[in-house]
Amino acid sequence: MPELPEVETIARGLAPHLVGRRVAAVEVRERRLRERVEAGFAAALTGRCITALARAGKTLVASLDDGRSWLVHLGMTGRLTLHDGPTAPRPHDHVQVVFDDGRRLVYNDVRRFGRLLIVAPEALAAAVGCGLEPLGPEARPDVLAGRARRRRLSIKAFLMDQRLVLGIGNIYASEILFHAGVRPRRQAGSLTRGEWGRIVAGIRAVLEDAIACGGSSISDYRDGFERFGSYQLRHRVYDRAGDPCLACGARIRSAVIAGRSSYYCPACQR
DNA sequence: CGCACCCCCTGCCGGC
DNA sequence: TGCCGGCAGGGGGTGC
Repeated sequence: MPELPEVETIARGLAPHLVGRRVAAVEVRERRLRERVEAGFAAALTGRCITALARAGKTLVASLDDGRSWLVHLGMTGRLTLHDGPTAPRPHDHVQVVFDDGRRLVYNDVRRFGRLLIVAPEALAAAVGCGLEPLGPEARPDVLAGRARRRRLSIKAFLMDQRLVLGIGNIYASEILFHAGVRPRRQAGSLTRGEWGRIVAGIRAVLEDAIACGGSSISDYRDGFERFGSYQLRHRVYDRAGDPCLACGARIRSAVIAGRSSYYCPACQR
């Protein structure tokens, strides 16, 4: 579910409410997430003050006043919701963090593919991943082309590989490649300078537009206050197989690439 | 090296 | 109406 725009939306929305708050209590109702929530998780978080809340790739990073970080990866169906006061537990509410102002942050995850962990400063980079931030200053055509040199993997798999680029998942990879006019199956190492320029422009345009829309709410995604995003209304190709291309009218095609459903316009993308 | 295929887990949707 | 297979935004492992 949540790719960079969704996680960014959650971080921006929750930060003003959580930064400066101290954790009064932590309740773990279900430890069996993608990895087991560690026995020391609640103790490590309890009593800590949150000094910053940001996004790194698809991971939410809450900085703590002891120098460590609380990481939340939402997997496919994870949700973080801030409630003003006590609430009756809902199905799949796995962890609840109570703050000193009485508000509660609830982690809900139907499929339990998410992760919650506390990491020391030296372990933060490895936990988040070594790909480059697609909206950061290092996301330039020459840098991406360098990482793709002599690589034969598809450009779509390249964009989605978190060791290469952070934050881009299955929805935005298709949308970015449509914006760039590049077919998803093209080998990453074969792209021209001009194509890399269009891909970098597509990354910025699509991700920034999606952030401005509060992300894409396909089925599960909501922000930290259970609000819907609206970028799903602006998808040009994702989940539109058989529908007319909004630019040229050709029928959008779907194909499985590196195991994931992919969507593209056979006329606009080459 | 790249990818097909398996797993993790639950829910929903379409076809029969 | 009900059951069943397929598929879903994530990632990780194996083996060809």
